Amino acid sequence: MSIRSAILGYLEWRPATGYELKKLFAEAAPFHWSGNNNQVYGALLELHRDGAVGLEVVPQDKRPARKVYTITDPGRAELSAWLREEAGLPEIRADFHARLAWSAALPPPELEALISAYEERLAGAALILRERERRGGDRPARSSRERLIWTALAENRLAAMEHELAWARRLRAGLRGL
Amino acid sequence: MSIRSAILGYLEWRPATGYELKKLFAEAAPFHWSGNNNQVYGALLELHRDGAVGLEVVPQDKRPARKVYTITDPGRAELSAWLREEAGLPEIRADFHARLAWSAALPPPELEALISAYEERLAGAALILRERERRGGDRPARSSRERLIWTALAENRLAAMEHELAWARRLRAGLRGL
DNA sequence: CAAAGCATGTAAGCAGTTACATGATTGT
DNA sequence: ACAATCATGTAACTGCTTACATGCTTTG
Repeated sequence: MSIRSAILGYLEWRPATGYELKKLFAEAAPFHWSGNNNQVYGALLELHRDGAVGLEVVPQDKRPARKVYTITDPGRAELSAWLREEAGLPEIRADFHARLAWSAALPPPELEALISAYEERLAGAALILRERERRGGDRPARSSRERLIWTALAENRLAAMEHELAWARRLRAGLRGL
Repeated sequence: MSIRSAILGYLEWRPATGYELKKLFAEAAPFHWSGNNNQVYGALLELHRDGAVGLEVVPQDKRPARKVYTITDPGRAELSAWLREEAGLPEIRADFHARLAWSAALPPPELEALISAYEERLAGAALILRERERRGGDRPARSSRERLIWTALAENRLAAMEHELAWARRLRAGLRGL
């Protein structure tokens, strides 16, 4: 579970509950995880069992108690080791590409419509990202380096989408030109 | 199993054995699957059970018999439905980004070294892709449309890598400039 | 003589997803 | 009145991965 390490990173920034973590993973630029409950709550249990995080239970009335997790020294050591791991190449899973590969036999107008629809979804997603970025959001900024990194990560994601969009448009134009 | 549909796409191009399919998935641009045995052979069994592919066993001496799979009409129908499915957005899983997000506290030279190493791996992978593309390889080209699509897909993958590389370089320069 | 390629398959497991389950509070 | 937010968790499942198992042939 590699979300495990990312959780440690967050907790090194500040203590948090499972709920907060899952929002981070679902929303923040650099994380590809959906932030589903099973993974986050499961990983926290495991981290706690392993002594990588501490736990304070804060009772609330009319709501489940908040379980606030904090990183421990062993947790920091694990995080530090993870940060230095060799980086793998980015993996891009674009279902649409797999489909395109076998789509040449579709009627031309239909293929064009499929690509157009893809462009629209990309444009929509880019808009949402840009808006989210504009509003800033709650992200770590403990130093100018950290600010720079998070800004770069957000830009990266947006640029990737825009490149994909431009590519799809060129492809559609190219197909029409045949 | 969505590799299932991609297999149908290949078989609609030409009959093939599991071994050939697994090579395609491991090597060809538009497919993100590793082409591991379990998935390919498993999917073929399933497709055969479902009547989406036919099977001809060609005995060989001194080697296991080749099991040559062919697409059937129900298989073609399934493929056609898949091609028209709504395209999801590309998912990018870049472990390195997740690590970067929490790396601001690393000693600057170490962070720089990590980014450099990432750049080198990207450059290496791009070189391999470019070389593979130059040599052409065995890909479908039943029409100018199909040729165009496969070329575009290969370009897309290469461009994505080069954008990532350029981004990493800019980031490293930016960090140094602080 | 070793490595890569051809050719099939199985076993075990990890990571991640959606959906289920509960229930009060706040905002539209 | 309905949806979203806060807050915990569980169940069932899919997709994908590495490693194991076998064994001959071709290439370097």
